[in-house]
Amino acid sequence: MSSMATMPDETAVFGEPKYWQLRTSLLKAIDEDFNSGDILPNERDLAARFGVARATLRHALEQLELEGRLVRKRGAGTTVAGPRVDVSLGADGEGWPGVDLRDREVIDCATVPVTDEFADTLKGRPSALVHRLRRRQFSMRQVVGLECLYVSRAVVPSLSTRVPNFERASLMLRQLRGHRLEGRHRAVELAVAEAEEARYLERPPGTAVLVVTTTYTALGRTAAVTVATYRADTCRLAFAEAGPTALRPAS
Amino acid sequence: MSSMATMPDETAVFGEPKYWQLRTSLLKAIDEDFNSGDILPNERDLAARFGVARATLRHALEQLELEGRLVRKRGAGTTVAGPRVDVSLGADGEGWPGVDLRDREVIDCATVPVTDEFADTLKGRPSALVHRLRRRQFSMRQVVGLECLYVSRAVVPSLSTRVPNFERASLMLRQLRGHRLEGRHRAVELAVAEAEEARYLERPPGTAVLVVTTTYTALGRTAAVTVATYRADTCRLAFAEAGPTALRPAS
DNA sequence: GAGTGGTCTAGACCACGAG
DNA sequence: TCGTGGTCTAGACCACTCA
Repeated sequence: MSSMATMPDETAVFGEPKYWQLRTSLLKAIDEDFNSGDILPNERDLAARFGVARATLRHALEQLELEGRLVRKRGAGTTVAGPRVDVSLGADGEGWPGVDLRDREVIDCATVPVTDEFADTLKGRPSALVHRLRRRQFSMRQVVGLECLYVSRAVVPSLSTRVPNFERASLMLRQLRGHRLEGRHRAVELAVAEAEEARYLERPPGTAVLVVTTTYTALGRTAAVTVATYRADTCRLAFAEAGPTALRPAS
Repeated sequence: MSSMATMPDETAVFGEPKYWQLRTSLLKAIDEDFNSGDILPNERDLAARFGVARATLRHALEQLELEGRLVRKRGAGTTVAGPRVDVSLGADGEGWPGVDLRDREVIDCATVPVTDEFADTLKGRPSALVHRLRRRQFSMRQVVGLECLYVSRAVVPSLSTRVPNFERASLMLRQLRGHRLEGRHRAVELAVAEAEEARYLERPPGTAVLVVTTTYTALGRTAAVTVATYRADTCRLAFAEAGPTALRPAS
């Protein structure tokens, strides 16, 4: 738990930057001498031990944090991260979203003006209204993602008001499921969390996140869009695919 | 193209770090005053213009590069990135990989010892052999990803030798397609490119990449695994899903 | 060779968490 | 209150690209 080599690693490649060699050394140490949850020595000590400036050591730590191997907390310390959490996508009824309410916490559910980015896909004019349901997603009692579902008023005309958020959300989802789903499209890309998003994910702004954008087609139009944001350092997105019958046999 | 605000942004939130406010200012400038391919002023000028140390400015630029909004090249300069490239996954025959040979360049195809990470999934003992096909993937004449396909010898006993790489690969894929595909599983996660990987992607080590791991089941066992690595800054992974008939209608 | 981004240093101060 | 990681500075030198 505490050895942590200090001498220049024999695997060190000259010509590679110091912070990268350092990352390699640390990675090896993490794998061999540490377990999930173990606390690393503080940055000043580590830097001294490796004979580099603190900034250089930090550069190495930043890489390892991006890779999800370390968790750093201001005021607390740096710990070794556990294995990635599998987040299952596509298993929720193989269709409309939100059928599975386990591990999901409703943040709010309201009718709001469309944001520019969805004005086109939801075929709404700017200033048009859509329903928005925001939920936080958990896995193993840990926050892993933030899910934002936009629903066109063409498929769900109005929301019941005067009821709690959770109930309003349930009613909306029920109406959604009443329609026949005609198509679905998914895209995954990397982004960074802005301030508000970051707060919900309990991370600082600028944290790398995986954004899954799903568009749902019904009644011959784009009926709904969900934008789900997952912590890139702790999550693996698992796409449970259809069984054998849905797969085309060898042609 | 050249105005680029210098005064403290009125949207600046005190309490937010300088580099983050800077990122916001730069992002606004990129969106409003620049086009794809435009060259930004150099780092020293920019830092002076905003009245911050170069390191602080660089911190902001690093964020924007991670987001895929900027492209920085040593010795050359910093340019505004174009829109993300859509990489289509799941459209290749809805089954076995590599049916679509467009925009793919064979790097090599050989029988090699299994690496530890796949010894278990491919059910091979350490020191067992598997076939490995490595290909580079292009889109719009740009390198977007590196694809590594491992095939168990249980489904493809042996590779024809004494033929060029490309032909050997074709023959292997043909044999693969001869089997009935019984299942497929996909996972997406964030990683960073190591040295060799980075070279293939024409990026420096430490670059953020999206890794798509797909396992194929045939003959009641894991028959093949592909590990595809895509540049996280320039790619959006698009999952073309099955048409209406495969989607379960409203329950 | 001039100019660019990349690396590294040695310091300082700040914001937060835990005891 | 003290120790942690987070931010910021002002310099230096290096590696690369391009004219």
